[in-house]
Amino acid sequence: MDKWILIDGNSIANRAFYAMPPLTNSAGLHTNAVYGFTTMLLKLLEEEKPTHMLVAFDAGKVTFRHEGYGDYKGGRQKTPPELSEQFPLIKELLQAFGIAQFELSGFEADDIIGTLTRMADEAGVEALVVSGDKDMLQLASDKVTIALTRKGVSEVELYTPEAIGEKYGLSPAQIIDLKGLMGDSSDNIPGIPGVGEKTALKMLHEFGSVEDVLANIDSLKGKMKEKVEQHQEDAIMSKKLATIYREVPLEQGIEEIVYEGYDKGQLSEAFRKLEFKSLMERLDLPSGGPAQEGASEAAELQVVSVDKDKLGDLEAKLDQVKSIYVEAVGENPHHAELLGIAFASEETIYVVPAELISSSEAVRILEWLQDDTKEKYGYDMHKAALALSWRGIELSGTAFDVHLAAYLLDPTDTSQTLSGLTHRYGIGAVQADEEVYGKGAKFKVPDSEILHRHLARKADAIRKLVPLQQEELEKSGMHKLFYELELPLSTILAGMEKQGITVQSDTLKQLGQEIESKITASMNEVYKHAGMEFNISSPKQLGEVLFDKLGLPVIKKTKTGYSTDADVLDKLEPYHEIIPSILHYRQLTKLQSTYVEGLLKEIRKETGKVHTYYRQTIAATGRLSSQFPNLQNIPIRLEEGRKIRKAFVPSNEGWYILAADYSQIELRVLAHISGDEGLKDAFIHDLDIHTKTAMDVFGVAADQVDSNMRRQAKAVNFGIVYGISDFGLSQNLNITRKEAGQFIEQYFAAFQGVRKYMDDIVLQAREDGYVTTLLERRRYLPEIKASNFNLRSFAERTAMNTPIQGTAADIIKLAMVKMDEQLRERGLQSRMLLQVHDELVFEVPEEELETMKKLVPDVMESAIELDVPLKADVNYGVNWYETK
DNA sequence: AGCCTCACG
DNA sequence: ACGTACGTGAGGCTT
Repeated sequence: MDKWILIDGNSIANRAFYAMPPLTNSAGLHTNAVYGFTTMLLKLLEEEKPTHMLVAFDAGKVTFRHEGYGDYKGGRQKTPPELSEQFPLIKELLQAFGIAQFELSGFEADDIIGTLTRMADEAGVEALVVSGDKDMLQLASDKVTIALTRKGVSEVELYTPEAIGEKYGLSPAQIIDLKGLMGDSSDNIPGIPGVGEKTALKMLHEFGSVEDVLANIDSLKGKMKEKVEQHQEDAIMSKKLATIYREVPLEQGIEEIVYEGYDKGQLSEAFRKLEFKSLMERLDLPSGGPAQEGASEAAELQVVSVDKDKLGDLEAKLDQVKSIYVEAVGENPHHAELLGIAFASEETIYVVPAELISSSEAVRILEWLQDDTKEKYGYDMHKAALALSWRGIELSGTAFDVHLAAYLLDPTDTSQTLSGLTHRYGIGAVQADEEVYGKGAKFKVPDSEILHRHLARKADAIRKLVPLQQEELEKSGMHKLFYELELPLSTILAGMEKQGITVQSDTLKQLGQEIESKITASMNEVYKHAGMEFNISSPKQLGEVLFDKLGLPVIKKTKTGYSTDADVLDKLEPYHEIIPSILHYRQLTKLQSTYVEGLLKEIRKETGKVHTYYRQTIAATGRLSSQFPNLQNIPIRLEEGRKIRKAFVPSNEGWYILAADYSQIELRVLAHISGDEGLKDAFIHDLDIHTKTAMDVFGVAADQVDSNMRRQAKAVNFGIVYGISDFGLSQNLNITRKEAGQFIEQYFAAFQGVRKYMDDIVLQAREDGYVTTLLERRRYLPEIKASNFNLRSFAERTAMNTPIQGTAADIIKLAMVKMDEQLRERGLQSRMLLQVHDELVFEVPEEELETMKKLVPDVMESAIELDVPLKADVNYGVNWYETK
């Protein structure tokens, strides 16, 4: 059975280029698109096993489409040189794969593919078209399936005619009509102005084709009728432009695209030139020819597996050890399994297996690890320190952390693995952990030889990465942020986590029983109103009951069906008395499963404590995140949930929980960075900021601000911090967009400095490609230049929000470092336990209460000096609940 | 594994 | 016309 694969080369190269992180070989040539292209090819070959394969490319600048419409593809951004330089490499690569490539002057890749799919249809052969371009959907048929790249390149979505029908309600041929009506800005196809996908689909569902729509203009109404009437010709021409030409005079025959598999030697040579080491390993290719620098270095890596006899060798070399790598596997460092530690000097890497580390023989090594005068570089030393501390080893002297540095250099990069970093910096091969250990249920620790080599490569990679990252940190002004804030903080966090916080299981269990009976009651209420029993927790079943059975109006839909979120339920409240019971049921089951049962599972039996894990390298704004359990989202807003906090108590008899939180830190930060006089003034006089905002927005005096005005003003302030949009505010306040727009206009008229800040920060982001916080923390916003409205708007709001949220994060982190210092210097027994974004929680012995009540807010308020005062409120009690 | 919902700042 | 508030993590359900 023949199977053809037809690839749109230009489209896939483009996708690969934008989807992959920048990657260059040692000569400085960009290779990320080639890499992405290659992984996609390998996947296709493996999964589809094609008999024929072809990659089609666009040829030349002018195609037959320009003859009819000179502006075709006008306004399109020029291909960046980083991508164009990769096309020759892709073509070479295809040759090495033995895959045919066609291009024909005057035609685009889709025309070539269109012609071949016509041939496939005629011959009754199965074909798969791979592209990133929706236009291709017009080629789908019984025989021809279209694979569109989803995110990245290796993930595709398959479109058969049925799938297209389901998604758009159109036949493949009607895709052309869709484009004819709505146009395509990326190809500069005009379509009919004012007609987007929604309107276009509606018209096609009603009439069928562009021609049919034009024939029925009279049945259209108002503005739409006018538009269509005025742009009839545009629609016809757009349809023509979007039509793939399927009669390209190909010189080659089908026999030329037969695929017979690749020649290992040729492919190996191509990969070697491109320096795709991981791919060579993956394919088990011979590394023929003279290996280049990186590979040979990796091959020559001197790895010593340390046993009892060799401990002396390592001890003698400790002074030359630059970097260490502690392998603790498992997501939760409090429960991680220690596999071993690699110690890298310039020429030799010693790997000490876990058993030996915990034995008494390794005492000199342990002393070295715990000696803060012995500086060491590492990767994720926070996790390492935590894993080791559970084994009685207090890791000390961390002078650099490659993981933390990678986060600061690009906090949105999700793959800050050592493997990813070494590839990005082109310094040789660390395999992905998944490759070495497998994933999920298949996880398995390999033989010690393989394991030790893996750890050794990591330690070696750290050693090489440090100077590169140091330079980058310096260059981007984050040197101080790294050494004086984030690095010290990582140690402090590990200490807080190891310390843990006591949670009384009795209190939780009793609360759980009360909640349980309330759940039963509200469940029965729901059943009674529904007239049937069903799973209220299933959005699907709940949707059927509410909208099909009870016939309530559908407010909002999700991808998979009816939306039943709290927002929707609130709006349904007037229609049926079942709604409050559902909301209550939801609230109670959330409490029960997440906060009673979930928290109980995390309590350590021996100590009665929970130990969260703060992640310092996740949030794009610089905030911390908390896991296993998340202690940053313990209920507080509703009284029923707030009671959970009663279970959080001090770990010593007679001690107290003390909590201090910043008052309006984000708006104070905004006042500082925007320099808005009115806002600054409000904080200097310590006014109630939401009341002040209400006065300005509604133009009334203080005594005329009622609670509703204050509530609305509060929402406006939130909106400002989030990067305001009239839509978002209207959603939040349940008002019209127009009203929301007026609020915003009023706000900006009153706070002109804030308006200027918002405008300027977006311009600055566009100029620099990134925004920064007060301490120079950086976040890149590549999508600020996107032509897609959504992506661009999102980036703009992020540009407004990140400096605010990020600076607030900087400030509380500073306070934590200073607080830790103070506790030490003053020899206090009090311990810092938790951070909740704008709040710090301590446990405090009675005799230190007075000191701490003053010290904590003092330190928080003086963490940094702004143009407005910082304010922190402090409270204490016998548990967390009482600190209000 | 992905989606929905909801807890927090 | 587009379709959104910013930043997270966890649990239950469905595929």
